[in-house]
Amino acid sequence: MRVPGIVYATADLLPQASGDRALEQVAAVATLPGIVRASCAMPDIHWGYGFPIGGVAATDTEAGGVVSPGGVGFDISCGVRLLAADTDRDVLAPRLPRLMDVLGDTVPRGMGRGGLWRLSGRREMDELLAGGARYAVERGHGTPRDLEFCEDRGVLEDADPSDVGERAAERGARQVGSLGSGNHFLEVQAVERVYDAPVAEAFGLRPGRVCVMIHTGSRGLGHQVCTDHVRVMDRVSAHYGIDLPDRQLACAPVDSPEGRAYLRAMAAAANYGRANRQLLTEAVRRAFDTTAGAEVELVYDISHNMAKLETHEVDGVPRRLCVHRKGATRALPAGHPDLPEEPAGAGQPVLVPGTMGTASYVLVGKEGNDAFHSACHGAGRVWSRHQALRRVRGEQLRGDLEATGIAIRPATWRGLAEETPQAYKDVDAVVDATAGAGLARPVARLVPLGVVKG
DNA sequence: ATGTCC
Repeated sequence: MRVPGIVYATADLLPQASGDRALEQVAAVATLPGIVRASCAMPDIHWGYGFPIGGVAATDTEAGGVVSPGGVGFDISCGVRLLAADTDRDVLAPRLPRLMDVLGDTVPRGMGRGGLWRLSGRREMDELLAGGARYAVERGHGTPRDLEFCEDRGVLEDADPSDVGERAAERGARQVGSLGSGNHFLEVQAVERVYDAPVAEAFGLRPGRVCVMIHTGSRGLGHQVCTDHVRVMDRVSAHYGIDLPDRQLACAPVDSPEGRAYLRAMAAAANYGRANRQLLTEAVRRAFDTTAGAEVELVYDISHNMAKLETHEVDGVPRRLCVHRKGATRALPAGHPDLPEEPAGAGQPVLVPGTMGTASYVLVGKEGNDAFHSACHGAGRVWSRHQALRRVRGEQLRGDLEATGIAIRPATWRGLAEETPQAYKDVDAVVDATAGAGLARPVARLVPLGVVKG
């Protein structure tokens, strides 16, 4: 190990399940060339491909530091968008079943299944990969205001579609505006509790307000980009003298042709992810308009699977770093220069989705975060999908959740069972640990009213 | 996460 490993967690939140090798992964990441300060992990840490999910690793780009696709994850720019409707839960209540039916009928989800926007060909795909959510808005899918509250204002300018392979583009062509499967969802929620009134007000969150949380990423396109670039890096890393304890950490120097190509393709996939969430926003608007006569505005959109070139002080000296966040959310404090989309000068919103039937949180970035301005991204799995399927039946789970007043519109019974809340850590404990470690400050707690499940 | 193996 070149640096220590730091896991921000209580004992209860540490990986304990047999077969969860996430802590070994924290140690393996600490061997990467150019890594600085520490190999970090958030309280929702669990086992992932190469890097742990919940992992944060920063490498010094001017000291041979590497970039690794495994440090971003297969679902590039997987993230969360929070919307707020101009209605309260008590007002919406009589119309909620119909709203859920319309959302269930119009939100594409599950494996394959198509998307809301069928692109005309590679030329239009390249426009979308270069323009992200901004391109979607230019084509009429949303309003310019949406972009003001989207991380990077909806587009990473250093994306290059020519680094995205043909197969990735083909897989993505029919999936713009779709949820996917696994832990992805679209949830109607209500603000249940506010912890920080001034910041909550700046974010537009008042008790009782109806919100919609969208959790999805870059679908088959991001998956194929990751696959393609892992293969390249697996081939070349030895040529750069890089010795790895695990092939899944395949990487190349940030300042190498392969490293730069990955970052350009990753940015293009990230733009696809933001456009995807933008299209789903429009479906939500149509559903709220027709069933409740309510309007919907964007609170914030942020990804938790990304690598970013950022400046941080290391041993008192500002360094240009490649910060990998995999299942970890950037959490910048108020007034940070990398935050052009900051709502009302309050700091970066950190959107933390829980699981079906449990709460979700909005936190905010703060000063004094020594994990490269990062926070948790969700609850974190404790049961494998296989374990969940052995113990839970989807039909039973839906009945249980509906009995507690939460409407469920599943894609498949199997997918629902895999996502049982019991398969996850307690999101309230994860957020407590995140706040206790000084990584972010709680702003509001949201509770589910209805779930459209991927 | 993922046309759950080209």
